[in-house]
Amino acid sequence: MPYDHQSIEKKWQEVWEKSQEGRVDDSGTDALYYLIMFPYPSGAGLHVGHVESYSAVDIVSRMERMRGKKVLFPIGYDAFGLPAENYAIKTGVHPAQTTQTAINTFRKQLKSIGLSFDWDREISTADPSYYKWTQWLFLLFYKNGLAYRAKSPVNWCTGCNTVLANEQVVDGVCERCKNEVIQKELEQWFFKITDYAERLLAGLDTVDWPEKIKAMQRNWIGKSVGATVDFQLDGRDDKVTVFTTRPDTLYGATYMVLAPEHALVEQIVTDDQRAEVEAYRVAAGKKSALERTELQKEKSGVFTGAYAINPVNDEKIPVWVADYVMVTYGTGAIMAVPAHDERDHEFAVKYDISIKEVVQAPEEVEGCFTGEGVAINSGILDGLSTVDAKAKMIEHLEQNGIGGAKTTYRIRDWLVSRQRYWGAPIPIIWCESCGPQAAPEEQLPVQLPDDVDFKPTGESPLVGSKTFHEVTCPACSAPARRESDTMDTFVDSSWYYLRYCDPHNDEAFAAREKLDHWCPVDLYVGGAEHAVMHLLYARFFSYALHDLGYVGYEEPFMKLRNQGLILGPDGDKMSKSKGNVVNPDEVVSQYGADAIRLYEMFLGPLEDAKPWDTKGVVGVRRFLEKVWKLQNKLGEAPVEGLETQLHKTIKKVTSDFEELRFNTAIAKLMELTNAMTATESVGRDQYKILVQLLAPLAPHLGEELWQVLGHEGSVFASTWPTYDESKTVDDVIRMAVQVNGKVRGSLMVAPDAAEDAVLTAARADENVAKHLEGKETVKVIYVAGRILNIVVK
RNA sequence: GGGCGGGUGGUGGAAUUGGUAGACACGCUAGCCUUAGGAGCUAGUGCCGCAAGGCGUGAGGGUUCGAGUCCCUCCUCGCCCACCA
Repeated sequence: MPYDHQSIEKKWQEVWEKSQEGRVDDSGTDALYYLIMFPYPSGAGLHVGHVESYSAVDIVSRMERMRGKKVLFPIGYDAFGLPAENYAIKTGVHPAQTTQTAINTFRKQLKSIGLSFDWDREISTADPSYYKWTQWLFLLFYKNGLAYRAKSPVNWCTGCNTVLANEQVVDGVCERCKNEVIQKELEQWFFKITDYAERLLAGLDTVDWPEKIKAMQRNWIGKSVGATVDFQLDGRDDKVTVFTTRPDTLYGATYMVLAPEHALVEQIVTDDQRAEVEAYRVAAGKKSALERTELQKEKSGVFTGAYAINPVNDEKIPVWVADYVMVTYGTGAIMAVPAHDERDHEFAVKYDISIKEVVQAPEEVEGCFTGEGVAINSGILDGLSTVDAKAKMIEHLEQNGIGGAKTTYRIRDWLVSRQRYWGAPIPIIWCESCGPQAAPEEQLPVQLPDDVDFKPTGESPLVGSKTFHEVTCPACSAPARRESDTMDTFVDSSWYYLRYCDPHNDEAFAAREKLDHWCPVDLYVGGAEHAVMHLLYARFFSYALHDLGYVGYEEPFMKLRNQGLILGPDGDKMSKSKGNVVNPDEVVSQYGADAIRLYEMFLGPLEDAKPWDTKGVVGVRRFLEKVWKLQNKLGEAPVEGLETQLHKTIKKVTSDFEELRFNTAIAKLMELTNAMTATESVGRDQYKILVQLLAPLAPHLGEELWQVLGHEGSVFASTWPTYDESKTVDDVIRMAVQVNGKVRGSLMVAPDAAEDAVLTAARADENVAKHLEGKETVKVIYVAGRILNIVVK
């Protein structure tokens, strides 16, 4: 009988559908929570990248179930978002409809590759029964001071016509549509993620995540330890406060810089400098974030005409305006120490400002010295090391009431409101007399209305709905209006893994037990592109929910792994425009679901980027056929010659699966299969073990062969094979014999053979003897089971 | 400029963590079988060489009986962040 993947795969998918194979209940103590980053249900359908990460987690889920664990492995859809809304603007098709169609396609495709999700827990963030809880969480944060409204300069995407979070602006353009992002002063909703900066930083040390992702988060949080210093303005009452990480260099501050947007600029600028400063500010304001970073090579600035007093030496120093100082970081003003800061140095040289050395470098250095040394020309600090000088200066600042220790973070509060339609409405009611009011809980979910015009105007499409705003103020009962903005879709995805724990419960956060039963997530697999958005936001949610008593842990994802990109056959990133996108459906129908799973796992390490090669699919397909054919030569007795290899394979496959090293596990299974193909017959029980080891990788074939072997029920209900350590050791091994480190022969010996015996045998080897002839043996290195090296001269 | 990760056959990649480099697979070559569809089987396949042998993990040094693996110096590629005071 030939290996007919189409009928086999169809057959078992129907069986699994009926048996609800991935379904798991909330009882027991052996709970594992394995999670993949849920997909955005794009109209393009499933991508080979999805297949990669989902297969990986499916494999370990299946193995752990066979090892007796209850594994929660759920699936859902990150269904709100701009693509569906943009499509609606173009075609008039409602986003709900587009999204539903896409979800249906996804579901069908996911089922076609044999993923053992718990379909009973399937969720969609665009479903009112889901976003009801997104809104409930917003209100929870609002009532606890973690959600607030504030006017501030915000990022406005000129393409999407909405504000964006800092995390969604990349190089001055929108992360999604690549259009220019400009600054606008607007009142918006924020989440107070900055309250958690320190804990989000410290928590990274407690999780098993790729170092790269941790580094990106640390960098994004951007902790700087230093001090603030107040500079009195010369001849005025006000002062300028600066932040510095080098308070030890205060004696070397020879000028100050304010960001162009700094509020004090207008007040301190002198009349004869006013025109020039104004022109500079206007020019700076026109620059997009992109231009400002592009122009970083050449610094520019304008003198304000004002002077400040250096508080430690009473020197009068000029105050400048320059756009190399950011209004959003620190205090928006700096003290410039050109001798010990490269940017200040460049600026001072260009504008001929004095440079005063205050740190003695430990050794001769070229250019400007920014390292640590000994304080000089620094009054009370002279002779102190940089570390001691910092401490002493902070003490001095505090004693004199002109500053003190200060830690700043680069991370900003998370701007969560969006002027778009296809998202969860923010459950706030605006009353003319009472201001913003939390929508009463019984009104949740605040449903998205259908009577809207999707066309973006800069205002939320919800503004124009007639039905949506028919509400009264919860406080005074006067007619009121609903908030028209919706939430950033990253709010939806910040808590979805909690919803899986209890998807049918309408009291989702009432009982903590179910959440704590499964959470935190034991293994989370997804793309690295979420390093500073989803993964940071979700951690913030988890910490906040912990503090509010809703969950019993802080970190939500204990172990994280990023799958590498699958590149096109040309080695480039797959993209529609390049025409190098591989459609998994075609591979599934031609070679089978088991083949595509196995192929993607065999390509290389999960975390590496790997080019797709359709020819390679043929290779794994041949392997599956070989396994299939073995059923024709089963014998009852185990074949002695296969036993050691069998136990070695169990050991290797088990540990490789645990470490997500599927490529080498598959190679081992191929070796075993090749060995079985070469023997006269294969023991039935030996074949059974091969089938069990292969089953998580190729579940359809696994089930089919399990049935062929005469077993009732699913192979995944069977017990994962165990190995006998003593049987993983070969009786004899081929040991290399070296003379002066070069291999000159090899011997078949027992792994624990005595040195004398091996040495004697080695000397008897013709080629070895040839290289020993006439030489004096200086030393013999013998490592049992490894190597014999005879050193001669 | 900073951070992280790489550089091994024609290709994707292995290497018991200091012990025979190239497992497994693709591709390729020859033959067989069928007879032309990217099917199957057997053998071969790191490089140079008829061979003996020599050379080989980005380059160069070092440690060691022994280095892809450890230590210096350098080259190079990828990703992320970047005027962050």
